[in-house]
Amino acid sequence: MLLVNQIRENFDAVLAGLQKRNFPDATAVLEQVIALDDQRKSSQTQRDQLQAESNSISKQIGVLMKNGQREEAEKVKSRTAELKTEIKALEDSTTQAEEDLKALLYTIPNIPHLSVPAGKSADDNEVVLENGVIPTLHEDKLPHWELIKKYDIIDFDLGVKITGAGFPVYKGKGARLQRALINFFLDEALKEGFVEVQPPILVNEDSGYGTGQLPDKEGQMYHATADNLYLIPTAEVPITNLYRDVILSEEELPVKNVGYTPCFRREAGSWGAHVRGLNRLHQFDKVEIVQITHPDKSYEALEEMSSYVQGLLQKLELPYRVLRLCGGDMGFTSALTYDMEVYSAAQERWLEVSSVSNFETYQSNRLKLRFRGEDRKTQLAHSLNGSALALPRIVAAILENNQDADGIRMPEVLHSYLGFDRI
RNA sequence: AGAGGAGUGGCAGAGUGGUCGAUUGCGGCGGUCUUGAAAACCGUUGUACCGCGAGGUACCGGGGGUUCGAAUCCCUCCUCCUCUGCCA
Repeated sequence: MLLVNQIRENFDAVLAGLQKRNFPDATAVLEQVIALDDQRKSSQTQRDQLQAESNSISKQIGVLMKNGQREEAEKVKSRTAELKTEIKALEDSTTQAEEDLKALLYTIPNIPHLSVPAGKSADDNEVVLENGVIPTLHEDKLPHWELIKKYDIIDFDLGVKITGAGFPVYKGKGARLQRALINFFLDEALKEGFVEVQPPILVNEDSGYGTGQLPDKEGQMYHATADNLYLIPTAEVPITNLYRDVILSEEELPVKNVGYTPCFRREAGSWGAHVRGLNRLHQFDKVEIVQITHPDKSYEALEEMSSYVQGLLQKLELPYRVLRLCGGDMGFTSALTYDMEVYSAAQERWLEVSSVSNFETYQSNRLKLRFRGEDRKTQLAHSLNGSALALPRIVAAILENNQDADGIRMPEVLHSYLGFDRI
């Protein structure tokens, strides 16, 4: 969430940022934040004063009791009753103001970076670059949902039987392709200096709030109600939360982690014509990279992560483009997001396979993720993450783009991981 | 899952109702000494909120309660350890 001081000190800039996101009633909301914060401060200050008085009376009583002056002590005591009720009332209003403030801040998205283009929807995203050659396929080209049947490598009907729609079963070379991609992605990240972690894939409520999935995206996560745990929609949640309530030393920055996890998304209401096959699933595999950096270095890190992901796509020989998301299409918690899309040559459309974002202090403020600077003072770190990469659409593009009359060619880099070179 | 025990500052470990944000040791930082280092000695060393500042307030696993006053007593939840049971 945003910092109140950030809003106070840069009111106009924050306002402009929210407007770029088409955030409604921005002025009124920001003014209310300040009003609630003022309210919080004033009732807390009053409370603290009364508490100080009460504390000093208690000390007096302590001294009197020690000296055996019981009657004196009783006299002093009589003053405390009203203090007590006043303190309680002020405490309640402080808590109330705090909660209201927090609830309101949770509804305010991050402020976009200056380079983020204005815009309302995906149509307004800026294409930063395109790379690679879009293959020309033969007449009988098939979309991946046909190819997987033809070669019997992914079975949606079996998934329906044992779980439901959107939970495919990978079989034979299909399963091995999954495993190869995961290993390839992890190994590449290790070479890049990322430290591998294997986090839990169920997380508690605090973690959900920490990275911003809660409260605004509650419906997107599967919820194990008996234990009040959530199935992760992305490894970002457990990995970034590793650093919740942590004060790092400046030398530890940047923190670079990579993790493979399955991801679970309910995707309620989003099924339609464009989501056939592997395009959108309830369960999928993803390798995620996370960085925690010094505030001065986060945009450098973002560019580095963007080129790293592009490198993966180049190695997989996939044509791709990079988009700078516009204010209207960017995720709630992000300040700047690059989306990487690969071209799926049978569907003849671009598929998003990675999203690389800088959250600046938006997450670290919720997470209380700080570092100690040279002046020994703590300050919020910046957090970033990106998919490197999400598997299903990569698989879809590999299958479609490399098909020929006799089968499907596998990208060179995967051969040693796969143990075969064609499907 | 059942029985018992325990959760205190970076770590170790005191403190069982009163001036305790908390003895002490280790570690960290600064200094004296030294050609340099070690040792020794001296000092310093949590986080957050409010305040220009002086200073005030909160925090001893989380939450609630008793009391003028809680690290200390009570309730509850969580976590860890030991024993028993079950199990990949």
